[in-house]
Amino acid sequence: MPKRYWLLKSEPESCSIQDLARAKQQTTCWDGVRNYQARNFMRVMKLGEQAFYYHSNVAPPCIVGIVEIVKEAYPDHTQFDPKDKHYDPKSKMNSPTWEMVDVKLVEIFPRPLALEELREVAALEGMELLRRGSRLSVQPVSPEQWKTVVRLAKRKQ
DNA sequence: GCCAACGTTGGC
DNA sequence: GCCAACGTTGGC
Repeated sequence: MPKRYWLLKSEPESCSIQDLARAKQQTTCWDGVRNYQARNFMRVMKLGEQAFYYHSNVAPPCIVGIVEIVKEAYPDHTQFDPKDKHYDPKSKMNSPTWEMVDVKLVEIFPRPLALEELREVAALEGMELLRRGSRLSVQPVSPEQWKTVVRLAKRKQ
């Protein structure tokens, strides 16, 4: 399996990339995903693969940095916690429905790349994030798209 | 706060 | 299996 690239959405209100930078080991578990497609992508993530960190539900929505998979898919404990927002009463202990991965901060971009700006990049046409109505919170990014975004992030202003 | 675009649920 | 109703996501 060739190395793949990903994009993870997070509402900064719950966990911004700055929060991640302050976290123990700069690592967090990606819990709370309750969408099958997103879960299936997490299941195939491999150690060392990288993902863009995206801030959603804020103005402006933007890609803010890079994280790395430091633990492959394992059961998301919040599905069994009745007090948790993401509690899933239908999920069984012996066959958990939902999984998560651990991610570690790699870098925060010198400047955030706003969605609006990304929409204007021809090479990113077709990127899942830019698709109208796209809501997928865990999504694949092609190597070409990855390279393009990284290049944009490093470009001097 | 609005609402389009989804995904899920459940009656039939 | 269809599809209307509902809940959620997330840009704007």
